[in-house]
Amino acid sequence: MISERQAKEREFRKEQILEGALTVFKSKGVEGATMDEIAKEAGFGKATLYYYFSSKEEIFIELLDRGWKMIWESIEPAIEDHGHPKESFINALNIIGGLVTENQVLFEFLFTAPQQMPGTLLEGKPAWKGYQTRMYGVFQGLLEEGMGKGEFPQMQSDIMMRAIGGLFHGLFFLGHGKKPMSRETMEEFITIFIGNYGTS
Amino acid sequence: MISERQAKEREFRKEQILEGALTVFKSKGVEGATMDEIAKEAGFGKATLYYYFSSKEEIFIELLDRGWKMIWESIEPAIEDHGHPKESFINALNIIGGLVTENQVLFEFLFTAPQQMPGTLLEGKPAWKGYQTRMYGVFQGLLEEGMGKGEFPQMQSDIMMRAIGGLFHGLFFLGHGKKPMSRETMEEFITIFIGNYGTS
DNA sequence: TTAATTTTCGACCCCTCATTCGAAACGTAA
DNA sequence: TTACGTTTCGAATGAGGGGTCGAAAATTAA
Repeated sequence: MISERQAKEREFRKEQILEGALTVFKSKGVEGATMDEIAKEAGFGKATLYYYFSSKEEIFIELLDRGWKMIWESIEPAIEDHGHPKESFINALNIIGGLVTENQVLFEFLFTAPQQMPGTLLEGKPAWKGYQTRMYGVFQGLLEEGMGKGEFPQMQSDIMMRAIGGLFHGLFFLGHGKKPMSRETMEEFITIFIGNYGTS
Repeated sequence: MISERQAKEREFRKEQILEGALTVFKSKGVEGATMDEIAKEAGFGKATLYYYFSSKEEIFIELLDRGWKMIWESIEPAIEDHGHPKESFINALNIIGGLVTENQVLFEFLFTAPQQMPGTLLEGKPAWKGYQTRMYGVFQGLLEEGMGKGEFPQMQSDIMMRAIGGLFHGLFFLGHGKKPMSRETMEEFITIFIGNYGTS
């Protein structure tokens, strides 16, 4: 029988471990991170990690699952269709920008780790992939809808997506990230780039 | 004594190996790539790789060195100071875009592999790092010079660099890269983004 | 053809991990 | 205090993979 409190403590310890893993992943890379190091960083013995997670891979996956779920749940309310796709689009970007600013390390991990991982990890169509797909779908939808209304420049929406995705990534993650990107600055850039279609 | 022809064959074999390594790096990631697999891909026995390279790391480094050297030598002639920084800037980007289009896999490796690598590999200040630094320096210089002349929007040049770097990266490497980016399209994007300062 | 040089590679060494085991420590409820 | 579930971890296991060795195969030189 597991009491309410016990369950919470368990959850808390899992978070400790995930946090430690993130730290080590960042400094040593996902492959380079060892369970020993993650354990030390989290303040547990190595074997204990296996009491909470079944494998190193599961830790990795869970980090992504929780992160992408957070992203999705944060933007979902902002993308209700109220007929102003450009506004929704920028709102959503702002929300993500806010999250990123609050937790650079986690989000850099969320946005870049998937690439480096061998295809093996995509076997079971993990939950995070679903959120990611949904998110990109929404953005592309808003883009297309907005183009239809003349709120965005007319171009292939997928190319536009790549451009905006890259721009966003560049602003937040390139360079040494000394200066965190402010919401204002980001908005300025996106606006410059998207232009003032349908607004001015 | 090594004859001229022998030297060329040796060089050719080194290239075969580097090519194989690149292929495996792409599909399995740098850490995930095994020497056995690289050897098989290149058509040699594993031990033979060690006849041409002293370690897996050396293969990695040499791939970067050669690649960045190529990039640098390609853009160098285009950035002679002839007083039109914006033009030089776009020319250089176009040149790199051309290279990337011709060899997606190699350039994606050149632009992304360095991040994933543990800091250990940066010990001896490898040659490629020098080229990379020089390149970014030139771009930032052109940007600053161009801002001085009002050819670019006025902003902190390092942030602008991040934005343009990200944009470039997004256009060429994000998504499934089904459709290669045409020079025209890239130029269009950069122009949209940079605006028509000083040109119109 | 024979000797010297250059290439090639199978088999082996060895060390670094991920993962497992079994036993201890802790908590809790009676 | 005892019994039972939960949590912890040191030590052992085993596989994988980077790197080495020594001998054979090619190639070149004489």
